[in-house]
Amino acid sequence: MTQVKQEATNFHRSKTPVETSARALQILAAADELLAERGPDHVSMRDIAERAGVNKALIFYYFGSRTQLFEKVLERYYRSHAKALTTAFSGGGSIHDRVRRAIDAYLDFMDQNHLFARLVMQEVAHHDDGKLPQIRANMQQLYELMRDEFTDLLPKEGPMSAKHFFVTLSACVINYYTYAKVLRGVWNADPSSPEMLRERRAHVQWLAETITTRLIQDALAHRVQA
Amino acid sequence: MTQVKQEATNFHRSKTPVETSARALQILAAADELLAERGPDHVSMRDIAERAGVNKALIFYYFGSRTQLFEKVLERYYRSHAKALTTAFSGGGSIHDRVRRAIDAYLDFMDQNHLFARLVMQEVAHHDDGKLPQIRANMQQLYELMRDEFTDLLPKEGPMSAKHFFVTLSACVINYYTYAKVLRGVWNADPSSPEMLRERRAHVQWLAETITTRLIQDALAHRVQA
DNA sequence: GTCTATAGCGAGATAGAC
DNA sequence: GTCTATCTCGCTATAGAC
Repeated sequence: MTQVKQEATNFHRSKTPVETSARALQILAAADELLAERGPDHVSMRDIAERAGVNKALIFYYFGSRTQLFEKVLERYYRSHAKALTTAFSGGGSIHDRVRRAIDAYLDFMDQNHLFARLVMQEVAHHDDGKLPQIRANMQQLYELMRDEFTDLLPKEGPMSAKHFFVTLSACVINYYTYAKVLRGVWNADPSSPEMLRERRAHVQWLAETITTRLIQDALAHRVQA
Repeated sequence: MTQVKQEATNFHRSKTPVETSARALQILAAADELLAERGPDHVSMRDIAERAGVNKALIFYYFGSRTQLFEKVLERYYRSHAKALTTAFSGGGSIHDRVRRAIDAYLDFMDQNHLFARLVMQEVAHHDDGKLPQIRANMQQLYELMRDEFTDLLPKEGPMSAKHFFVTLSACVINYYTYAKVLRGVWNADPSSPEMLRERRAHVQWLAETITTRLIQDALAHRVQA
């Protein structure tokens, strides 16, 4: 948005110490919390320093710049997100079982990382175009996992292709979390409460099962025709 | 059509002049474009002034502050959004017809207001808590429209309640547009192209029809049991 | 109504003592 | 490694000429 000074050379990278020092981790944790609470554009380095209980200058010492710090935070999330999902998608069983397991894992991850949904949404929503590759890589991986899961059930192109089911299902999962704060006032219930989270899970599972069933029916009907 | 409601009671001590001057409209248009392109936190008053071809100070003359200007822009969107949807939801026909019509209208609106999805997502994602009431009012209206549409088909509570279908369907519509820029690199197709937009529409309509059909089946089965 | 000029603040980032 | 002090910049907002 404003000053894009340094970073022309990777001069800083060599200077940056190991990111696993105690102080560096405090900073990361504070940045993590604040980013998720307020979004990248409403968090200053001063805020982070205060919450981490360290000096502002130390952030620059460890991470070089605001941008690089925020990238590190996202990176951590993306790594654990990817890990949670690859394990969920592995393993056999019927298509129903595999889908159910994958969705459970996706929802588990969201429940355990309440902040992730909003964080990613914010990134996607503004896409500085600088962060875009990182976001894209993460989404691509998830897309390919899902596509391969449904590979024998779906056409490669058209309205029934994996492309669309990917958007549809991920939207149903992620938007519940991003909308939560708004919905709290609209419904007469708290969307983040354990009961409502269970309810939402039941809904999404019902949806996935309904879709899968219908797809199987259609596939059979088509095979009979041919 | 765009008949402005008489601000009968100007008890708001707004020294702001009428917002319908030519210059004021130029400013609104520029703000609109830039907000959607970059998001509220990456747009300065200088940017807006330049694009509108007016002086920066004039913005403050007409709108008082940055915040108030941005509120005006959102307000316009919310009004036209609400209008588009209320007309779409009115009218009779079978449940299938009514749902199909509502979704078409929702997608039409998104196609004609490419920027809206990102704008709202950004607002939802950070929720300054100041803008929250405005966002909430808009969402509430849409929710109630959909709830009333399905009122005889859905239970009032639980995983099959209108609450969840509202999140599910609105997510499927809106997320396609918010994700578009990211997906452009993941797929081998442009999500914003007319062909892909048509494809997406077909997908969402298929989904809605599949859901509705299943709900009707379940309702019948339940009635038989009882 | 529309402009120029500028006040005043808070941000990211750096220098250098310890 | 960690701090204090400070520099520079862009931003919102206002004062005041025309």
